[in-house]
Amino acid sequence: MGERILVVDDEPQMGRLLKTGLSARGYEVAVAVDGEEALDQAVRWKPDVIVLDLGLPLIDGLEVCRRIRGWSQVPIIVLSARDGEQDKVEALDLGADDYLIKPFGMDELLARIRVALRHSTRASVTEEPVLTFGELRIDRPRRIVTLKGQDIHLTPTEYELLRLLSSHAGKVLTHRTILRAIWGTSYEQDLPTLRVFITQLRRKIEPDPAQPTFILTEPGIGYRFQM
Amino acid sequence: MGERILVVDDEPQMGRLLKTGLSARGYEVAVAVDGEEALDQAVRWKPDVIVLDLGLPLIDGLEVCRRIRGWSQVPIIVLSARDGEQDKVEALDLGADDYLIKPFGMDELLARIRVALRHSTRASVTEEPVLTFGELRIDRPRRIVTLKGQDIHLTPTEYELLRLLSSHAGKVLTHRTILRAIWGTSYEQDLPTLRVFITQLRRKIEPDPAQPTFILTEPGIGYRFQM
DNA sequence: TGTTCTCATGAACAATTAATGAACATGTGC
DNA sequence: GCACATGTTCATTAATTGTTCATGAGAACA
Repeated sequence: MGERILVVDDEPQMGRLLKTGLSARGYEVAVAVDGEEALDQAVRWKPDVIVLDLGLPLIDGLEVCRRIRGWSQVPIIVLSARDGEQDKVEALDLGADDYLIKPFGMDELLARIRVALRHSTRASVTEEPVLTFGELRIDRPRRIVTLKGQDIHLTPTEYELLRLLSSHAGKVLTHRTILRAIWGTSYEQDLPTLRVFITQLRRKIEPDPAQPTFILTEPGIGYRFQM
Repeated sequence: MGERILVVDDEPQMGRLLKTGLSARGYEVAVAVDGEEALDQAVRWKPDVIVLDLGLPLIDGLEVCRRIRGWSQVPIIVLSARDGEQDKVEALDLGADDYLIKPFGMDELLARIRVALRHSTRASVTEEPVLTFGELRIDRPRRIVTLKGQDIHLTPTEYELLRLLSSHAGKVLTHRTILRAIWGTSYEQDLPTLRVFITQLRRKIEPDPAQPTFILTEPGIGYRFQM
């Protein structure tokens, strides 16, 4: 089935022209003639691309762009008669993905629509690097650690320490390496501090802190995170 | 620190110009003068965006574009002196993400680079237009917030802040991320301002602002909207 | 042009949270 | 049992965060 394209233009002639041209290429096309209708259609019809003329009555085209960006990442291709550099910069920074100056060629618009569609299919494949060790989950993009599904609150230092150890799971990290990585070179002798934080971390993430299963001690050397 | 931009241009003058302009904005810039070098740098240096001039010796610019697309999705912005529609269509269909005609304005190029970077860092956002969290309702297309059915008046900044946090519900957003998203890069150090707005928002949407249930503090990191 | 209003900003201070360092406890190998 | 390394607890200090309020910029209005 063809992808959905919402055309927003107040001039009926232009709307018809675009609708015809795009439909002929197999896209499903809807036309909105003002900002209110555009927002409404964007919510209800969920287009895959929006082609937005800036010269709108009622709500300004840029405002439409900003509002849609408040809740949706749908690609927006702006059409405008104004070719000033600042106009382009403003629209692009407000969330538009592309800016075409009228008059434009239909083939170019079609090519730019293909680029936009290519982007959205790509984005949906995004995966997140979440580390899982049994019941322990370290969601680095969200900076959230859970144990058995329960959120665990870690202080910044505790989190950094866990992140360092878990991202080198299986390897022994020496005291010195850890101290330098987290507190900097000037602290690299401060073993007592490291011990305090290891204790606190274990208390928070180990089922039985006295019998650690995640953070293992390598006597005389450092610590190792169990894979 | 700054994102990496690979500039591919055989004219030394143009290369220098771009390097200067982009470096001034805080980007890390490398320049390649032919196709071979461009491919090499793309593999080894892993740039975040490639700015590619089409008029290259040895390997044609379009060929560089095609080859990079064989293994990478890095955004490619093409620069060209040719403004024929078919030239644009060809480049865009070969994998280019944007096409600028020389001469172009530096501000426009910078804006289009920001668009490209936005695409690659695009975080997953709830695409549900209206968000509901218990008694709290956030109608993003209409920009209306209600608590227990009652309209809540939010200033523009307060609304943007609430929208940003709630659109990433469950995820921790760092102070820096929030400040950049709402006030722009130049404010990214201005924590006091952010605190004031967090306080005001809590006063308006939290049943008990001293015991927040929606906007949670992640000390040392940022804030998180409770899912 | 002045008046009123809203909102953003920055300073001052209070409240909260985290880091630090010392003291003491535990365990392990000899 | 004796060193030595490691673990734990806790009070103190430092840093971060929350709150209030005065100021001033800018918009809306007559």
